[in-house]
Amino acid sequence: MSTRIQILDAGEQLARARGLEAFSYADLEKAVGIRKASIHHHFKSKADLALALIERYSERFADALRDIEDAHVTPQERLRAFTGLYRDALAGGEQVCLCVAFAAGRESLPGTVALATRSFQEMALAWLEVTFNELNTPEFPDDPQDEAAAFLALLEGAQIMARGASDPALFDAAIRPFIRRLGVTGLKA
Amino acid sequence: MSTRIQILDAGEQLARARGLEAFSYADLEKAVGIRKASIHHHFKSKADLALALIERYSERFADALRDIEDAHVTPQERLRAFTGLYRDALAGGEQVCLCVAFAAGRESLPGTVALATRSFQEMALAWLEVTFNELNTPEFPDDPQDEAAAFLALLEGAQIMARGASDPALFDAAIRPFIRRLGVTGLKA
DNA sequence: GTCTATACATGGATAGAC
DNA sequence: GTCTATCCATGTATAGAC
Repeated sequence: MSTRIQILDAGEQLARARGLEAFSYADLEKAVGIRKASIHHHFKSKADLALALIERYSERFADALRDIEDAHVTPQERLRAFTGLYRDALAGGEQVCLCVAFAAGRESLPGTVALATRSFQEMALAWLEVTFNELNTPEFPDDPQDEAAAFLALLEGAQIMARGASDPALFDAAIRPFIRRLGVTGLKA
Repeated sequence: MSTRIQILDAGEQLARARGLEAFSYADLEKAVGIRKASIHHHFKSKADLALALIERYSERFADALRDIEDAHVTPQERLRAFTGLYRDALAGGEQVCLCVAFAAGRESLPGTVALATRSFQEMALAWLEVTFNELNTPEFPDDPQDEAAAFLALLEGAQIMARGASDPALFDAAIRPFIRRLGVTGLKA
């Protein structure tokens, strides 16, 4: 695995567990095992690193959405799989989605990073809107745009809650009513 | 207004807009108009300040919940009012709830602050659980504990989403389906 | 690509005068 | 309670050798 990727991996883990401002090149030095100056060789500034982090995260997320589309046909199944992405991102209650970590401290983000974070969110919302649009059932009667926003908010908030208590069970509890509503719908369809 | 309170106000605003690690005593110095050393006189360490912030926030929140109970009788009205607390805390899309800001970077919090943040969340969940328990309607058939977790996650996530885009309209969109479900219920009751 | 060395600013924090 | 002055660690970043 290339050094560059090792740095990205360590940076992502730290950003998602602590927040972008709460880790330093010294932390990366320890995590990766090379000197700070070498980290700077790969990422000239911390803003560059942050941008690379959210861009890689976006690409991977887009891939994951394509995988969901390939593996699942019904909107119910796709939404359940989407939930799984956020559940996995919790990492046992020790991390949140990078987008959540960045959005929380938005005012301290470099401009390009703030924009990329916003794009990530828009990608997620757009995908969900399409999916809720296909889910034409009485349990979700609202504007698909609103249902998409409500669902993404639920998942992001469930991560924050679980993170606050370092307890993934809170994520599961928060998601349960939605999953049940979805399940009932699935049986009807 | 006492200096101590001015410091708390400035610190809360900065923590909720940027995150705890992303502001310094120098920022407070500018905001309050006294020297760093004077800030240290009021709050010996940044951990002390952070703890004071979340404790004051908790007290105010408990007061707000009591006010809601005084002003509203039905669980529907109380939940709508609760939503208003989180909508107001958005501050035009430029801030999130202090609990959300702290929870997001949990690993970098002093131990006492992490505990107090968790307590805040538990207070909110307990109050919501009681309220959902009273709301005995077909639209919310799940365990009140799960409904409470789902609702708090929705509100916290809606804040994060709105913050990510600096756009309170995203909060409103995310909340709309819940409000509608609640409204229909209210008419039936 | 990685290192040592270093620059330079900032961060949290303290001493002691007023 | 506030100030000036200062300490020392840390943070980001660069120069230049290997």
